[in-house]
Amino acid sequence: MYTHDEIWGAIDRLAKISGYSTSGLAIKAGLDPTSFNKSKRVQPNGKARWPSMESISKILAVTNTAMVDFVALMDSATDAPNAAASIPVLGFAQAGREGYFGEDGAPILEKWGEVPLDHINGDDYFALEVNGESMMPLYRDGDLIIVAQGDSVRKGDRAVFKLNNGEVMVKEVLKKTKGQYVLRSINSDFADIDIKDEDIQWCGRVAWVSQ
DNA sequence: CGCATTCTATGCTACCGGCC
DNA sequence: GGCCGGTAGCATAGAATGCG
Repeated sequence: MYTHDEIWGAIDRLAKISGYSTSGLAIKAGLDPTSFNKSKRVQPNGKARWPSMESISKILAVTNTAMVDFVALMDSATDAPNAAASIPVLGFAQAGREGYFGEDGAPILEKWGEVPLDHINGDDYFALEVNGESMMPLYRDGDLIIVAQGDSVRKGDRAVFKLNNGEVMVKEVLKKTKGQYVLRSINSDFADIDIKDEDIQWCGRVAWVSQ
């Protein structure tokens, strides 16, 4: 048996991986844009509210998703979240001052701040390994690019785009207009390009890079 | 910066199906 | 047939975001 949270979580995930907001997916499916609002997932008395099979059927149809895949999305929602994690962080200006490194040059981590990593979980993020020199000088062969799948990609972001023709690319978003992206190539040997939303299978913001 | 668009939240009504 | 419990839809407002 699936729980209320798993069902709604699967709807959220389906919207994300399809490139829609939850309200956008509802509109696309011909439903009211508020149908999947969080405020409509519980009744005023606090009791859980469930989506109808008809609504689910419509969003599956509009996203060309099989029921078995929707069930898989419910399963992924049940995964235990990764343990919270963080790493020490220090500003460049502070790094030049005394007190943040010991006599042996090793960092005194208890004086450093922390940057949380617990927002990076396996459900929404995945890593791609760079192959070849096509993304030099920014990304080198062997670097890992962590992609925030479903995050809104905005002007100035570096993002991964997978096109309907199967091509996968990492670009910097120069401009985003309705229905189209203007992308700058990281490697100057490659020209900037324009791509239309309809040509994009999915895209995700580059959240982290291991170098 | 101002305007337009999109998204989200809230409260209400309409409609449907089950039960008595 | 009337009541009750449930989801969907409508109207409205505010926040967030994009664009010229």
